[in-house]
Amino acid sequence: MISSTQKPDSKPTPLNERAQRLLKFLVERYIRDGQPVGSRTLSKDSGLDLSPASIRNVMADLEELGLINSPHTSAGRVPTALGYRFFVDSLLTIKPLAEQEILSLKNQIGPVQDSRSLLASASSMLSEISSMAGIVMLPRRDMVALRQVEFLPLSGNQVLVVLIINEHEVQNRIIQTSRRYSPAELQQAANYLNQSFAGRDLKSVRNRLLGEMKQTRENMDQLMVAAIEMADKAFLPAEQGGDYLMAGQTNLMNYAEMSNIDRLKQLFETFNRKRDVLHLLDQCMHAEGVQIFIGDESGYQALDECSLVTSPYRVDGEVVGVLGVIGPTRMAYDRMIPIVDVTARLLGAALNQVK
Amino acid sequence: MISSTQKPDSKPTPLNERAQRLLKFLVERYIRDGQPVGSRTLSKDSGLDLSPASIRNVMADLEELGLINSPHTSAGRVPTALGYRFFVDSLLTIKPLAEQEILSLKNQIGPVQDSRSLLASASSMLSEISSMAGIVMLPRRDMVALRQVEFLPLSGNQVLVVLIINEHEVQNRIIQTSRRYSPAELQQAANYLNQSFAGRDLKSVRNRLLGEMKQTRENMDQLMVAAIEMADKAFLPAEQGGDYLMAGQTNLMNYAEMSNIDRLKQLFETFNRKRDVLHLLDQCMHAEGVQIFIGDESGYQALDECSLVTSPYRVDGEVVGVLGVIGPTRMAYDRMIPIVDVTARLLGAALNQVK
DNA sequence: TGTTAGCACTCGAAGTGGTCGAGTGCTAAC
DNA sequence: GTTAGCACTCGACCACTTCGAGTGCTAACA
Repeated sequence: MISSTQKPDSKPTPLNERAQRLLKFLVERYIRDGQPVGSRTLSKDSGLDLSPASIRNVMADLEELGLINSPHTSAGRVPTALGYRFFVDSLLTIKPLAEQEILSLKNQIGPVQDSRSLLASASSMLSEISSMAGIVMLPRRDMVALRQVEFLPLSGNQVLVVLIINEHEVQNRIIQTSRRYSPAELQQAANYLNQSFAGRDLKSVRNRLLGEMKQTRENMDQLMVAAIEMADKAFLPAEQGGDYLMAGQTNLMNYAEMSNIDRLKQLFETFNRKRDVLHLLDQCMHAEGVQIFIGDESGYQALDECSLVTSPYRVDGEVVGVLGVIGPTRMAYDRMIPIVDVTARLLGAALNQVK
Repeated sequence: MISSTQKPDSKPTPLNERAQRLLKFLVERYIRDGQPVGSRTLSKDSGLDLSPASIRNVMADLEELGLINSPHTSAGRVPTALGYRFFVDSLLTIKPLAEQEILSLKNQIGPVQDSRSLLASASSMLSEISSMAGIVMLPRRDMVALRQVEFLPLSGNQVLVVLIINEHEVQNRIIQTSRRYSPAELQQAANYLNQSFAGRDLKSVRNRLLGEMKQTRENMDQLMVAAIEMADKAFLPAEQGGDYLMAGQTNLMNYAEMSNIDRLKQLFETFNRKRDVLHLLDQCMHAEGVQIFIGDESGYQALDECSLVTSPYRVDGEVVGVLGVIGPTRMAYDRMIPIVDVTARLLGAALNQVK
């Protein structure tokens, strides 16, 4: 379910049982309290029955390995990005959601409605439940199935294309044709396309049409020419993979680490410059299940002290988008991972029904 | 050009010339520096040739009137919301924009394109030029002129309505009809509507159809019934006046007064809850020219330390939307007012061309 | 060899007191 | 009506102290 970008298990870790248990407890405690964790706390609460002094020895080792560090002498220790990574990959115990929680998620996503509102409600649900920012990338247009297409003549050589997708979703685009088509011609071309391709996704429609064109170039009739020209232009993939919905950005202001105005500003500016976020989400499209970016693993400066938990969601077994949450690195991964995972499944199922 | 919600001129102000000049200078200086202004500064720089002591007397009067106050003993004075209001209504001298500035604005709005991008670029231009948040309310759908309407049958009794507006803008809605119509019937209804009503705005189309229905209820043919049912549902005004575009919210983080995380959070949450903002903008629709809300005059707690400068913009002489900027109360009103005013005119003109 | 107790040390948080400067209100003199 | 002068207030700033949490290191212990 979780795919990690690095595999610490591939060679035997130099961490013994005890060090791992301590690290696990330290990370969990830091996630809970947000305060650096000292040796005394660990000695008292970790259940390991070791004196603070021994624990300090272990912590010195962990620090040397780059898994934790201290903000200054004589503060406790805090996990580094690497520490979080190790924690998530090897130490984290995920308790699956209770039946009841899943049901509650399901209710929150809401009754079946049009897909756009489903996505919006998934996004704000993620934000609410996590108290962080929820994000849902819209389905790629070229992955969704075509139901119906209509062409309407506009002035000049322009034609308005109306694509009906998943029964209720509608997309428009205006295309420029090489010559003026009569309403009747447009009607015929639409009929042809509807009969031949309803139910297939846009990308494959386009590919197949181009294929046919090559093969039968000689003996095409008027109708085919019109249909192919139209479809060629109309089904071009949307310029930019997709768009995304986001909710709850303001939640991020609640976290102590985020209260630095400058950092916050940088973050919001990243959200506004959708390109970066989209690119990041795009990477997650191809991952199998839940994926986690910790700190600057995302490669974007602005997400430096943030982590991103994502999962692709599917319609008809085909990945069509990605959703997830963005929050401070010290988020409750054990909760977020199943929540994101389940939400992705629920959203997929709901989208399937709309269809 | 500026309409004020209260009219301090209606009864003779108790402020003599000197007090007014001092208040004006104080507000201007505070807007410039963001620091409380003391009696010494006023004495030195106001050009009034008065000693600090005399000035203190005047300031005591102004404070009693509620126009200024001091954050604490022995800080300088700061304008209150009332003070800003008086300043804006009676003291402000607005220098109209230079020809060159107008031209530069015009260029920034950009070449004629589709209306949606025009609005977006107006919004981000306002934000950029003001270093505050720019806001543009989208045109009310029922005010725009209908070019063409098409009906497409969906499954069951559902019909997809495609409205083409201003040549290139397209809007869809799905309506539920009382019975199933054949494609031919739909085609006929659309033809009828297109012939009779192209060029008129949606509201008047709907009104007129309803009128006709009453008059000729007896002798209506099938076609008319279909057309009227369809149009009745299709041209219903959109549920909520419209939507708005906003740019540059993060600019607001730069102002000292706004650096309070809690206040900022409240503000962003207001932006997210579009309803309030829309309601506020809606009020401005009916005003003549530039309108200014200072501090809590807007009636929204969250906009407490913010001011809003707005102006409606017109297409064909008809008000279709509102634009403006949101910033801290101590914004440079003398610059913002002409900028908002001119932008509204330019946007109107640009929209006219698209049409 | 691993564990623990003890000790000196570091560092930030928080509190204290003192000075400085800007600004005020008030009063008396001009 | 205007001004000079004076006592006062208040926040900003600085130096200083105390306190507690936490550390590293070493020596003693099992």
